[in-house]
Amino acid sequence: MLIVLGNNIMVEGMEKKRADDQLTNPVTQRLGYRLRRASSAMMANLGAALEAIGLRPVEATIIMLIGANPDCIQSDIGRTLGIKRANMVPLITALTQRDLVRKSPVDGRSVALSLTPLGEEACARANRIMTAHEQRYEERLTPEIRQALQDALDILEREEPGATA
Amino acid sequence: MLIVLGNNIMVEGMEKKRADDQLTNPVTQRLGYRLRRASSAMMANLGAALEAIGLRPVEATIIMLIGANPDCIQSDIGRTLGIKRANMVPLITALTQRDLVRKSPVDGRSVALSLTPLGEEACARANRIMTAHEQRYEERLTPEIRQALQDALDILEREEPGATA
DNA sequence: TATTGTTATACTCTATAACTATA
DNA sequence: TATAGTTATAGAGTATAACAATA
Repeated sequence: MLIVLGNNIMVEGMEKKRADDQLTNPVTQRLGYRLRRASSAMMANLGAALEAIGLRPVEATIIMLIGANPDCIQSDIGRTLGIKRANMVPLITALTQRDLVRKSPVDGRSVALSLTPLGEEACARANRIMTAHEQRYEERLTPEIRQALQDALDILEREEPGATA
Repeated sequence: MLIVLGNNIMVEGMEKKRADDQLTNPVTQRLGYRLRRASSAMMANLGAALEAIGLRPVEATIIMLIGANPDCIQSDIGRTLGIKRANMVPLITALTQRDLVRKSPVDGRSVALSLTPLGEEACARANRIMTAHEQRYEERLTPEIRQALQDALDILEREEPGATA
């Protein structure tokens, strides 16, 4: 969907002219831009950390979700993670082919998902990696700022403002 | 890159079992997940708001950047926004074809970018839409939380923790 | 009639490699 | 040698439409 990644952030000399090859960036200080940057950076970092167990963030998330909800069905995972039914198919297929997830028919149209022993292992490791990953970020924030950040996200998530300007 | 969108957030009944078709979601409360959700929601909302002027967020951002940096070159924009040279080409091509951006050769290999009159108009409108968009979000935060959010983003952006768990 | 899983498809965003022409 | 712009290409992520089987 989005825009703006960028490694050049102007913090001080944001007046009017540009220095070197840096541009005056009228969006750098915007909340949406900054949220996206922070999110992208964290996600890239998580992706790198998860390479240790050969899983992408989305795969690790699905495995953890199945681990916490044994015999859930594919569609439930999709709804929970905001992934469309059609896009769940190749994801689950890959995980079953790697013997991490098992499918067992429940009623002829739905299929219950559960973790194989290998999947349980991966789930535990993913959990450790994700927890460590989060901690590396959270420990850089003071308790007050961490709390305010959670409060801010609560509020921003709650519902979206009208889409029309 | 990532995961986790999801429209089903469990706030209260997060204990152990699932209600209805909702799943216990072990990642919902993680910072990375929540940042991504907030960012995605804001971006989708901005995209909807910008449809009024027929621009995508990335296009509006580029136009605003050119407006603030007349005669900048394509590569500078790419560096500022974290978009690779190769991916800048079709973006700028589309904007020039729509008569929003003008290219003028400066030294035989670089090309200066500037806004056409139509582009200036689009820039002004994009600026208004983006500003209104930001305000709709920011006005929901108290000054204290807004400040803490900015502080948190300052810290999270600063540099990334080591990628290895 | 609505839901589950599936296939096919398409569009966006991102990334790399390779080429050219310039500096 | 490094940079600017370009082309081609590939991989993710996401979206819709349509279908069969089932509830």
